[in-house]
Amino acid sequence: MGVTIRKIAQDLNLAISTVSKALRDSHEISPETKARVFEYAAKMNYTPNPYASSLKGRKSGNIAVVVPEVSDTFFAEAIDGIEEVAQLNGYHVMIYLTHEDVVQEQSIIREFGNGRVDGVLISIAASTSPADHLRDLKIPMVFFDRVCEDIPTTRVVTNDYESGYYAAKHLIGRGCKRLAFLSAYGDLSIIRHRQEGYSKALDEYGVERENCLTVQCTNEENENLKILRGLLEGKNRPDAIIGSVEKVTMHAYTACHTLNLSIPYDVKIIGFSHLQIASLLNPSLTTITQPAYEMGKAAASALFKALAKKNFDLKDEQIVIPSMLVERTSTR
Amino acid sequence: MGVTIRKIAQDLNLAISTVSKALRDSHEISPETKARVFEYAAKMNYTPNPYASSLKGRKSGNIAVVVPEVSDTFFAEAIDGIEEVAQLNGYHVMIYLTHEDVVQEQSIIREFGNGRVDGVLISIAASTSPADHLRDLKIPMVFFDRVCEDIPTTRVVTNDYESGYYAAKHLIGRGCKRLAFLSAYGDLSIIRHRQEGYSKALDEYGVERENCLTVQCTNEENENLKILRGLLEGKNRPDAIIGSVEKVTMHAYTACHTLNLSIPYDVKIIGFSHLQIASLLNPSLTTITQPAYEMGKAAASALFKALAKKNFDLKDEQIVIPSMLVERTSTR
DNA sequence: GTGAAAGCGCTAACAC
DNA sequence: GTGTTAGCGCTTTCAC
Repeated sequence: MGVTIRKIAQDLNLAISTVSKALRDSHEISPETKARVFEYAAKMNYTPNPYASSLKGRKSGNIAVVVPEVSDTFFAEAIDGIEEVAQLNGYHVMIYLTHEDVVQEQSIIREFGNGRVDGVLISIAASTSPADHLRDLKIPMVFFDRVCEDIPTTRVVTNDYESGYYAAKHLIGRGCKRLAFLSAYGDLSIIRHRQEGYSKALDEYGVERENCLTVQCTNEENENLKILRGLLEGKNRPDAIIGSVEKVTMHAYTACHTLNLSIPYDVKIIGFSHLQIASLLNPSLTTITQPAYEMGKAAASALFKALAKKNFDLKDEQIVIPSMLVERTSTR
Repeated sequence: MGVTIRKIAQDLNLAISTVSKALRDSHEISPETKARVFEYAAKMNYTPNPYASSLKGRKSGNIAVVVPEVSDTFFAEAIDGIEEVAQLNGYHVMIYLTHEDVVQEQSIIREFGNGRVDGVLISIAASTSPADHLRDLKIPMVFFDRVCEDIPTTRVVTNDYESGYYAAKHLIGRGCKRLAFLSAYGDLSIIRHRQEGYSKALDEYGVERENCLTVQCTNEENENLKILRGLLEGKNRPDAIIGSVEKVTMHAYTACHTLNLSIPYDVKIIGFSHLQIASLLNPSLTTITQPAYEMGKAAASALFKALAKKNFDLKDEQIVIPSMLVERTSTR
């Protein structure tokens, strides 16, 4: 094993407790002793075993980040933000991937009562099942992006309703009359909000509702391509598509390419997406860009603030960080 | 705190050790007692505190993954593979980002002697400094992709030399005569190998060396765009570019777009990249695609195999998983 | 100002 | 088959 406090004590001819106190800069230890201990500890490259301390009621110094996947630019950027704040606060980050599977999410969460982590940041799996496994978690938890609205804790989100509204408004302003909203796999509140905003815009601008539709997509690329080809090959093909998540937006691109449909002439496309390279796509994609990095930072900050308090209290509040509509060629 | 083994013992009127043994399915415990314990533990949603066990010389069950960044499709996919293998082996994954900063990498690694993690998977930061901080690590470590060749441990890589060779060969076969190899920030062995392969192809196919060049890029987008504009605006502009990493390849795209240079007519581009959406770029990008997911899995598997042994021995070997050249429009 | 000792949750000898 | 005990590395009373 590594070098322990006991070894330092022996080598320096001190009591274990003296060394412990010296290292924590206790006022009851003489400056000389402290200096001796610090110096020797540094020389031996000593770092305390975090888990030994964690046993004495103190914390493990680890937090868990639970996300559907990491190969998604949104989550990757969010993790970036989380990691940065964590390092600043001396915390370590554990990653858990659910792959959109609630069963896996449950079994991951269920383990969080045992002290491995002090707190949880989570973006839930898309699914219709109840969230009981989240409700009786014994450690502080902060939601980001994909939240559970009926659990009283801090939730960091973006302005999904407004974003859906602006996306539709943008397309309507471009002359589109037959809009299609591509919903995502599962039943996420954020997707619902985006869709509600979209509906609101349709009504407000008097777009014929029977010419517009909502398409329920899946988590499977081939499945989605089939659905989209059906949508785009039929007559009354939509003249605009709103992709509610990055993945289905990319599928819409692929489908258009396959069918030789021109974006934006045949179909205009706007996507909720965090793609850095949206501007390099063919054609460049108009996006609703979520502040992934900032959301990650905000969520982590809220969690660490709670962990710093003795009661771990987390306000039941929603922190909203707005998205940005970035206009590019796909809706020109 | 959560429910402990002691509470179960009290409630069931058993000794702590009896409960402990029962939970580990020891043969010295009667079936009835085991059943009672299992049932009650399940009912109480008991999971053992991993760190209490870790103190008894056993392991924390955590591994560290140290990468430059997570917002890079290669690393994201690799993490995906790592996480999958980790879950199968009952291990938990901690993420550390170095942001290409060796100093940060050092301070991260230095902490790994204290028992927080049992092993390390690392893809090193691009940098010219020595790797002493990696050499005296006390726990098993496996390199993947960006390896340190002079440290005797398992290294999972792709066939960089051959890939560089094939990339150049592909461009030469397309009639290119003035090739530019965009090197990446720092001094990584994998980039050197790619470049050596590229040079080999130039020689083998008798391409005029004075018409070809290697451009040292940075980690800064604006810096790179300046460099690339210089390269592309001069006379004797290259007719082909090899991007040695995803980032600089994207910068080359941006530079060409800015200068209104047509890809592939004015310049053909091939990139080492793991972009899922390479086919949706403008134009679709010919890539050397690294098996990120498989490399992550292989690295994790090697580590867990070592952790399963009592001596943690890791063979000093190189595991090579080949890349694939996927031809698309950018080199047509 | 320093040290001895108890205890965090758990495992593993070693009794009985 | 079950219980007692010591101890992992550390913090924290409480003595001296």
